[in-house]
Amino acid sequence: MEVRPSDSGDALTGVEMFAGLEPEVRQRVIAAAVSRTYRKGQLLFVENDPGESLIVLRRGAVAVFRTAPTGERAVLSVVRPPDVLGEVSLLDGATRSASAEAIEDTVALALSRAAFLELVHANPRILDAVMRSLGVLIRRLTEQNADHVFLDLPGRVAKTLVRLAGDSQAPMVTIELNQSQLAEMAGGSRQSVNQAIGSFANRGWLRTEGRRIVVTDLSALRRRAGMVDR
Amino acid sequence: MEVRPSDSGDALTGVEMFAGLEPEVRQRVIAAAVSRTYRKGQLLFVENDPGESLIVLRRGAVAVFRTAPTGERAVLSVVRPPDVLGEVSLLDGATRSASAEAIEDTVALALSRAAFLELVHANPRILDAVMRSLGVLIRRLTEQNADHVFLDLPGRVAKTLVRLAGDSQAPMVTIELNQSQLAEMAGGSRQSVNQAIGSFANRGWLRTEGRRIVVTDLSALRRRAGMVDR
DNA sequence: CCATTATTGTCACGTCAGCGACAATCCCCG
DNA sequence: CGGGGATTGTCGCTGACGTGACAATAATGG
Repeated sequence: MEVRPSDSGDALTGVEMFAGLEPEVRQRVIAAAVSRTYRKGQLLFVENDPGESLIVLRRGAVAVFRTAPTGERAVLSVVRPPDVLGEVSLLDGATRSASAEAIEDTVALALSRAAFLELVHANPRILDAVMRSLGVLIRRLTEQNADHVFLDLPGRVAKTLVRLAGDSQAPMVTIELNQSQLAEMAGGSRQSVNQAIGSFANRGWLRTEGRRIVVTDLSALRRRAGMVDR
Repeated sequence: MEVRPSDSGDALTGVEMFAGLEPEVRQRVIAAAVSRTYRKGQLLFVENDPGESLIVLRRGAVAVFRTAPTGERAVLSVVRPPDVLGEVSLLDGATRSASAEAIEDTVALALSRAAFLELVHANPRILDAVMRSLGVLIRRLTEQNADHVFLDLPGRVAKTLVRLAGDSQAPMVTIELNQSQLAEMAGGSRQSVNQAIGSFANRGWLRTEGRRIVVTDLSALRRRAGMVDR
């Protein structure tokens, strides 16, 4: 039942941006890319870096965040395979709008902007996927913005958990982040996040197992986050 | 000294997205577009609408916002000529991610997605501008997200004023929004925004003239907003 | 398997900012 | 030139949440 993104097919299996391409084109993509590994805690890039590449995750997890002058962090998203990050720099070749750090040991393919542009030139259909990916990104950012205005902290925590659970249909989803990371995502203090999670647990929406959280009632969390539940 | 975006040249003068196109191409753009007028208070589109067009502002001003179930608003940006809005729907043809309301009497050109795609097909260079525009949008959304986490309300008010002042180099900039609108942009209550503005006025950073605000020390506001001042 | 470090859980306290209420102004329109 | 609705300016009260501090528990590596 577990998803293992890269245990069959080529390195791009499941990567939406390169879905629907002919095998030989995919091979060219892979040939043009460079494999990179990062230890947990290592930075992939930091804000205002030149931003020269698209990164395709194959294994691990990466936190995308912005840093305040004080060192405080605001985590925008946690990205896992088979997703990509750094798409924004493909647009305009401008500098990174956020930093990225591996929160687990991570393996990724890096595709330089130049290689990507060449690829697009030969295969314009890739642009559709880029566009779709950017659309999703913009929608998410827009929504998160509103969330910071409309939702109280427990609401944002609930929403964060829902987002982390992804589109999983399973009745139980395990969240592999500690409370500090959760706090940086929800935009609150670690202590308050702890409170929120405690109250969710009391209501039976989730269970804490040591340092991990097992969500058992995603619908309830969705409602608490002000999302219309289907 | 005043900027009058559309009193010389054609309707696209100053519109970055169509800058650098040959006059005849610009004429075709204009021919493919439909002129629309909106009264103050009128909606251009609402969240989850099909999202069929790009809107090029020629006169007036439009607020882009999201609405909470309670009716509360979070204003993401105020757009004025010669800027455009609705670019996101061009990407993927998906529904609107926010609503838009004319906050002044407004005149705009609406370019259907179909017409736009055709135009891009004939003139791929337009894509660069779209990309750049999306890059700017994503950067702004990312930054605003962090702002809601890092800045207190006065800080967000200061930042809102700085953003509204735009890239104007003038020593004085007039802001034409009322405090309620400002509050919806900064993500705070009208009363608290009033307080913040009062304190800025005391410090000599701005002056209130009836219902408008005249910013006199943009640098100070920038610093208060945690922006590195040059 | 134990020692050490990371993480979680819970206080008490202070403060920021929302809310309701109201007076003082402003400004638009008849 | 008046109203009268809209907007601004100011209260006091209250609650949510950040902060620092600490104990309890869990994870990790020699």
